[in-house]
Amino acid sequence: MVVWERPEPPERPAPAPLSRERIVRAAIRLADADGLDAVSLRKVAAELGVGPMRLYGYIATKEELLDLMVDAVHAEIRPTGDGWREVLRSLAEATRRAAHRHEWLADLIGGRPQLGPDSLAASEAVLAAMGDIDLDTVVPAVAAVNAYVVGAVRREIAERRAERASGMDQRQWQASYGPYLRRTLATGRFPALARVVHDGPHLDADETFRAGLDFLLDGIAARVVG
Amino acid sequence: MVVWERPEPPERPAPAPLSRERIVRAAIRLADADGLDAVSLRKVAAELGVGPMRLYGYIATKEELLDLMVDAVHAEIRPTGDGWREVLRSLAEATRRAAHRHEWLADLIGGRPQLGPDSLAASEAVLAAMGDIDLDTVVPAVAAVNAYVVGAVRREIAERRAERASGMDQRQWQASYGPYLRRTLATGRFPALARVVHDGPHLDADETFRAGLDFLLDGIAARVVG
DNA sequence: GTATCGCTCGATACACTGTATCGCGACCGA
DNA sequence: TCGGTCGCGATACAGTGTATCGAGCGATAC
Repeated sequence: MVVWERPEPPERPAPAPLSRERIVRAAIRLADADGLDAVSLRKVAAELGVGPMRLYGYIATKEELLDLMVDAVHAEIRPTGDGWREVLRSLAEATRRAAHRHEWLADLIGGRPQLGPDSLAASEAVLAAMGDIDLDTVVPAVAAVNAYVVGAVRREIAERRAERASGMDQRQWQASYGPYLRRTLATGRFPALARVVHDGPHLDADETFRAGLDFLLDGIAARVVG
Repeated sequence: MVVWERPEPPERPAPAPLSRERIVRAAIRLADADGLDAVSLRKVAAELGVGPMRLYGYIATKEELLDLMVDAVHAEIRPTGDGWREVLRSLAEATRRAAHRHEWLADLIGGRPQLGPDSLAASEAVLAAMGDIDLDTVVPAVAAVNAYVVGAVRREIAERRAERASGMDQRQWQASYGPYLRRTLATGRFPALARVVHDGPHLDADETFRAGLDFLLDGIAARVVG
């Protein structure tokens, strides 16, 4: 069969240039838009105009992709300010803001050791800015702030999602914790809880976060003095 | 065809009696043994000698099953002791112990609002034991302790898993993370971090948890007094 | 005593997941 | 120009959550 009647080989699209960075950015785009469940290797690959198996040249496992995503977000987290207290506070708030930009971060953060370069760089920046406080205080202080932030952010995002799902605005949600909770509290089985919901303070997310953070920083301050 | 040569109807096993509690216990058994990934509706159903779709009479969604699992564990979490400080400390440590018994809890805790009866009962017990401190302090204090515990427990379990992976498969650990960290710190790009790793305190998990918790409780104490 | 209704259960099906395998085509060194 | 190597992606597989639906039972109505 001569060339002219032989079909051309199937149009082979120039292989899209790929890199871990490109892959991670695509994954983050998907997660930002539709949540972590929307991140599948097939969808990430499709986003890049590429077959799914192609990704395995850059990552060994989907878990590794998630690690890379978390590390990439840590590039956005840098402490600012002078003095250990401002440094720790800015660390906490930068992390929280990152979780607001990338809600899926709440699902992953704290869930595995963070040893990527951007995470290490964030830790480095914090430690370097902590001044001359002795390490015996610095290490547990930074660890405690990080732990607090992880838990606070997870709860905040979880509540935000629940609110969004229920279609209630924040005040309704906080006032009643939903009709279910109202009915449950009305049973009288949880009197102390009912009193808190009824008479307690109605803090918004910012206030709650800062109140807890201030407790922690105050407690650290008591050890730092010297 | 007469009776004797007509086959009996197929042996129909008596349907296993089911309940949410039984389902949740089976799921927890699986998760305790093999981690959260081992909890699939098919496996839970098999554990109970039942078809997978049977479970949908008791739960609407797998997420609901996970919610039930978390709530069930909260039945093990009750504060003890006298005075707000002991109450909060025992709450934190009871939660941590629960996560030690059920490592998968670290994957779920804080990830969604906990409004089940056992979770509410735990909150009720805490609030009821907090004494006469004004609600403006109690509410953020309890919230802060819970946030800290969530983050601290997640990190601790994450580290424990990494350690165990290194213990069970030492070659893999030696081939990857250990030397990776050493090499990375040796680059000199993270001097403050390297100094901490080299000269810093080496706290074990108990000490780290308690150090952070003490910071937080100290900070709360400052507001409680006045 | 018999016909019928409704409901419960599980088999089947579907779309989708992460990943192993493998053959084809393109490039590179000789 | 050939042969080997290698990277790519099509295909495959086991497993997932869940929708659908038919069969069989028990209870109900005559």
